[in-house]
Amino acid sequence: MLNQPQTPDRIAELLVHVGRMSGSGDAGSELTAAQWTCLRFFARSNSSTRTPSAFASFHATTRGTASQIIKSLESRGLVTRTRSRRDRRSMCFDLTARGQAMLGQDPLRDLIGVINDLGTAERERFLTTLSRLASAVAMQRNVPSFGSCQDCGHFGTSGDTAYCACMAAELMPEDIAKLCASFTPALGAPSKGERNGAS
Amino acid sequence: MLNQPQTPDRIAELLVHVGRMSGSGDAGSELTAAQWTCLRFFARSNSSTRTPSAFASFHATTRGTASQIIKSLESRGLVTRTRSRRDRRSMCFDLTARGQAMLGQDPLRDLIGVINDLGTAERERFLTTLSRLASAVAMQRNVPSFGSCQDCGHFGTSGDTAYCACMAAELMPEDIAKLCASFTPALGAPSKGERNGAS
DNA sequence: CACAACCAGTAGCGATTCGAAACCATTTTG
DNA sequence: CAAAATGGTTTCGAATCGCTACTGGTTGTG
Repeated sequence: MLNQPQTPDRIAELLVHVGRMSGSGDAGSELTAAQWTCLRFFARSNSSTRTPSAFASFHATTRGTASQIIKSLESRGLVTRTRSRRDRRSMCFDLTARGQAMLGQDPLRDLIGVINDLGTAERERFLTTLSRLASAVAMQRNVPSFGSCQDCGHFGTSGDTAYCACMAAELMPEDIAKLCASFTPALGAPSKGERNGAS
Repeated sequence: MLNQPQTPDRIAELLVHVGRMSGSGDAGSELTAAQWTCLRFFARSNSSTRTPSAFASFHATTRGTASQIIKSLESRGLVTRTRSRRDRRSMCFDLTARGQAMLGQDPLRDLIGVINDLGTAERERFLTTLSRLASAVAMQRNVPSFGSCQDCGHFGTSGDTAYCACMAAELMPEDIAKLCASFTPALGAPSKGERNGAS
């Protein structure tokens, strides 16, 4: 194959294209791209991150817009809101049964299926490169990069229980794999399994 | 290294996220995501593909919406329209000097720079996997996959001149590397979806 | 040539969305 | 307690997108 100088352009363009195609179902879908993203975000985030502010920074939009998107999900009965006891201003959203069911029709499932058909090695390499791109772009844009607690610099274990240094609280077992708003990549970049390649 | 069953989910989500972040500048940008995509599309496509219909199918939207997006670019003096001589209904759009200059502020440049910093081998592997995903998703969604003439099944060379079988015309030298709407992949499973690409 | 079917593109309408600014409630700070 | 800061919501205006209907050029059939 030819290795043209404009290859990076093509790769970037292709990446945006694939993301756009997969993110929103063919307009016959029930939800908007933004609504799907929000639903997924709440499904994958720990309890202290399922808030309008966190989603706003994740989605690179305003808190007002985030509030509207969430409101639309709420009016469809896909999420429920509860006030936080610790901070009465804060809201925490949880997926309802309908919300969970709706995830089954996520237009992203097409892409997920295709990714699943890749070989394990290829998939791992792809993830490595992709996450590198993600954090690099996030740094350039000066937006926080979201990640799971287990890869976070604040993460630690003492005996049997996991805890988060920035929340100063123990982590629920089901939360350690979820997204966290206060994620900061551990220094040295090769987070867990000693990813290949220098950073 | 953890290999969680939900890894494909994360990869897909991350891909959409990177694409969304990179596709549109941080809302302080001059253009919207769709407009940037259109401008890039016209900059990368051959003359017979810089039409509203082609962009509509590329962007997976209606011709009406595509026409509006193009109109907004036109009103900003970024593209100019000319009627095709061969088919008086068809419009061909070209980037103006301002349009070319605007490409210099493409928000995608951040991502392009990051991709450029990857090693050659990693970049090649990434492109391979990404284009595989792209064509697989395009097939599932039943949308035509765009590609450059040099990789197209209609492409041929006779001596010095390049030739496109579906347009039944010689290709301009600068067009053989550009996107073409009637692209059909030469390898793999060509006749799977087999849309009405024959023309 | 007449006619119908088809295709490329556009215009108008309505719904939705997004961003900016103003506004309330709660927490923190001095 | 007063003042500043933070989390969320609301309102308004601009822009976008999809749908439907429409104009005008092209092609096929007798």
